[in-house]
Amino acid sequence: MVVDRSPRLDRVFHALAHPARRAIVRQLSVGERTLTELASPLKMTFPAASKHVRVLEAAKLVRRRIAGREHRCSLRASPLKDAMQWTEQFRRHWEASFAALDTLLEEMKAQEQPRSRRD
Amino acid sequence: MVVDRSPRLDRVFHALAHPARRAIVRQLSVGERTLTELASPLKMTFPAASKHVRVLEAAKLVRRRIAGREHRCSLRASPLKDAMQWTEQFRRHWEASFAALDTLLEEMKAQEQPRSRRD
DNA sequence: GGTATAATAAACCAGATGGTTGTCGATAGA
DNA sequence: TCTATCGACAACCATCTGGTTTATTATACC
Repeated sequence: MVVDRSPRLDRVFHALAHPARRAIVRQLSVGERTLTELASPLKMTFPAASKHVRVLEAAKLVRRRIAGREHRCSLRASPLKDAMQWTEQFRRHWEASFAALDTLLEEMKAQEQPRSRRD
Repeated sequence: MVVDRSPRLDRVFHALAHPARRAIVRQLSVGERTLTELASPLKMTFPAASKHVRVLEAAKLVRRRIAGREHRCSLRASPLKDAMQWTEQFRRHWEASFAALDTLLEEMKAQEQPRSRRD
């Protein structure tokens, strides 16, 4: 169990590793969007944006519903939950480091008082 | 502000998108490790593992302290916090979908009762 | 000094990624 | 029906990724 063989997480983290794809996710968090709507704010051609949506689909972050000639996309957030749960298992680490920083700041504060009297 | 220009998040999510690198993070969550210790459980050559550690360093997820001939690596969790906070902004979406599933299950349950009497 | 060990560096490779342009099919609307 | 629009698809390209092998540097130990 040393290595984390989890292609689901691979795909989700990879999907989130590109600013355009994160932008798409945020757009979809507001509500359903067609491909052209998703593509228009991105500084790239339509086919490029379309590829990004496919990457998000592969990560199961986006569902596509074809309605006539337009493809309506919506967010599927559960893979985000998986990603968050993975990172959350290290919560105590960043909390610990902030606690350490707090302690340091406390100590600096405590030393500042006597030093200002000494000086 | 349409596109998410955040190279920090790019690097963090990209760093987490590979099973070997997630395995390294988990190893470091237990405590400090040298490069050879990090590489040994991975099914790849040492230089390959070393490259993965560099990717993690670029994402500021790993700090390296050189001690004689060995490089001691430790976890810097704060970028994980950033990644988690980004995903967390969509929490209500997956909670909503689970709420919807709950509702669905409730409805199915409610319909099951009369149907089992009908059958 | 001589040898084993920790790690880097460089060269190389196959395949993935991220983008483009151009062509095509299907649907909506005049 | 004709035209505009939404989108897929394919080809192409440069660059990045993830891995290898080989050689090299620097430290530790006998």
